[in-house]
Amino acid sequence: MWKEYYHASGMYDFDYSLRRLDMDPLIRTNFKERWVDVPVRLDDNDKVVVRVNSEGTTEKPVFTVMSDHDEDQDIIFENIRNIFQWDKDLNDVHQFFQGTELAMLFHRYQGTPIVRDFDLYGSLMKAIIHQQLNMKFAYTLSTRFVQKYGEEVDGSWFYPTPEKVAELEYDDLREMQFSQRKAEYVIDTSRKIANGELDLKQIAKQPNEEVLKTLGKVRGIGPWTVQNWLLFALGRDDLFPAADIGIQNALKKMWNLDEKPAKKDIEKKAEGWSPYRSYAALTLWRSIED
DNA sequence: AACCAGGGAAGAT
DNA sequence: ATCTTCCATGGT
Repeated sequence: MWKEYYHASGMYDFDYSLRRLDMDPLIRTNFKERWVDVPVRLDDNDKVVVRVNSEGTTEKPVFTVMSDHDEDQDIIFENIRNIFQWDKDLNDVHQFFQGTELAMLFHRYQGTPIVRDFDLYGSLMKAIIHQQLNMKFAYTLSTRFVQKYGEEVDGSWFYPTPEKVAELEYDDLREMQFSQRKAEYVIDTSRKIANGELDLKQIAKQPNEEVLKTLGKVRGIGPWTVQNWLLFALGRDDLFPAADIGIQNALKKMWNLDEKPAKKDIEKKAEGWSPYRSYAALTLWRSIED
């Protein structure tokens, strides 16, 4: 068992990230003791569960990372630091939005970090499964999917491998109330990843525009899904999912509109929030979460 | 019961 | 290229 500390240099709302992580029934959190268990898949395919804890929240919290997997401590810690983006200076982000029309929201919701999904492939599957569904049913589906085809280690769930999903039939997912389309999108995409036609690790090195092109060509993956993946799987700073219904509703509320704003107006406005559009999106989502 | 949900493909201009 | 319709399924 090892334990490593990390002192945040500025603000970081860990309690908020816990709440977000807790939305996913597959993720094990504890609010009283302020921790979350993170499933980490190592290169040798070892599956390790890492406990991430925080003392304090928002104002210079101190994080601890613990695991009883005694090898690979440095790799595991780097992984966790990357997932939680602890080295990102959120004070800079906060400063940037002062003087914009989001200043009030950024004041109310300080130190909102991007917390990356735990698995590149799982993140993509989750985005496809969640397309166009209300959150409750969306999580019902992704949870069924992982609990049937993934693997549980010490109470935490690992997404299945693309190789495993590639072997399924569409009817296997239809039984779990996937629509025919969704079953096709999930399995066909997994097959492309399993046979090497799509290399997510390679794609992860490309700039946003290129990722939009390469992933956007895949049937079942549109702009919303790629943007989601760029934001939540890769943790990129400057994505704004204008197609997202939550974003549209948040802007409708902020601007006191009767109808949801047009996508073009949204994109135009969001240009002014570059290079931190992802943080604008997160803070807007936060403004309609209760 | 009608409309919505943290979209996307296929068809029609 | 852009607009419209259909796809599916549960939630409110």
